[in-house]
Amino acid sequence: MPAKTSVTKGAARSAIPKGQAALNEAWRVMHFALRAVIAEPDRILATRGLTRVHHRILFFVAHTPGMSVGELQSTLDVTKQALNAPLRQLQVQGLIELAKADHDARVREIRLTEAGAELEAQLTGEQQRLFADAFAKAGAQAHEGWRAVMLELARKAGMK
Amino acid sequence: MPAKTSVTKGAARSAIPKGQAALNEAWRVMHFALRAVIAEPDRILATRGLTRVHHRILFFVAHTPGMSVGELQSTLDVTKQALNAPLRQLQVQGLIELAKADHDARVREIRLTEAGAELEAQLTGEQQRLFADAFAKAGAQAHEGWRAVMLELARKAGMK
DNA sequence: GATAATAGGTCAACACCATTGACGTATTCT
DNA sequence: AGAATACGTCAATGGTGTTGACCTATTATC
Repeated sequence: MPAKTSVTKGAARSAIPKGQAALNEAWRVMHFALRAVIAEPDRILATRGLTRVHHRILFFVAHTPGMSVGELQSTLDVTKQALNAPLRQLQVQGLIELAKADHDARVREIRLTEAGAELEAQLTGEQQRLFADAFAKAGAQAHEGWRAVMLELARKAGMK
Repeated sequence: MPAKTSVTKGAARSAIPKGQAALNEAWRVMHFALRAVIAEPDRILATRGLTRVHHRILFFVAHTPGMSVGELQSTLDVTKQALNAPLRQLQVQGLIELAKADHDARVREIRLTEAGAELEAQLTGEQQRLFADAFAKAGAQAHEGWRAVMLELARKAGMK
């Protein structure tokens, strides 16, 4: 780690080594990029009184229809109490439905209704549009590079 | 009571168009990448009883020494009440210091102490190491591509 | 068939953190 | 002198998460 020496008036100055400027920018840019991708979906969700939790539920259920409540719970890593409220809200709004599983009547399988699938597609679509746009403007080669870097990072978080 | 007619297998299935697989992956990967970058700093912070808010404060103050409380407040987009507690905690721990500005005694300029600068460097350093590593493994060209895509996305969030 | 285990729902208490609103103080501007 | 500014602080509130306990169905086990 670089020396942090230059200190004026007993306090630190912005002594960011020059070679690391790019690395610094990386973090900054990633923040803004994330915000860009999240902004629209959040806005749409808000108009229905929903939040990011609901989005996560819709997202996972969309990709794994018939998921049980317990599976969803461990996937999202929250308690069943925390899951209960948003789950019911989604149900009331007719976006998901819970049905007893054939193999085990204790288990309740979650599925998106058509309205739910539609909303999920809208949310996901917004994000995809942003990505597609960015990829298109940056070029295929940049897309490849982006992917390579991201996969490197993601691997460290134990991406499955 | 879940009385809705169960959706036939056609209604809500994981019917993600194939061409959009890459776009779907993009979002997933970005999540994991973010988690990877945040994990270590969070761990370090936690050992001192600090959270992400404190990190954000340290980060911005490190890059803009002498920042006023008001500036920091609008930068982080939180209320002064929300800022007050973490700010004082950092001060008590000797990581930042507040001093009256020369030009205006009402304003309190925030600066990192050496200990604060050290911690900030440690946190930032962890992240930079991850980025540097990912960039190195993916190659310079990939780095360029990554940057191009991210800037495209970030621009939409109104990055300065 | 009695009993234990499992999937899920719900109530209650609590904690964290951010928000709004109101008020107080020092300082600067007019 | 009076208004505006920068900041601090108390109080009430809301959202959202947690743990813990208890309850119902349903399945598995002996």
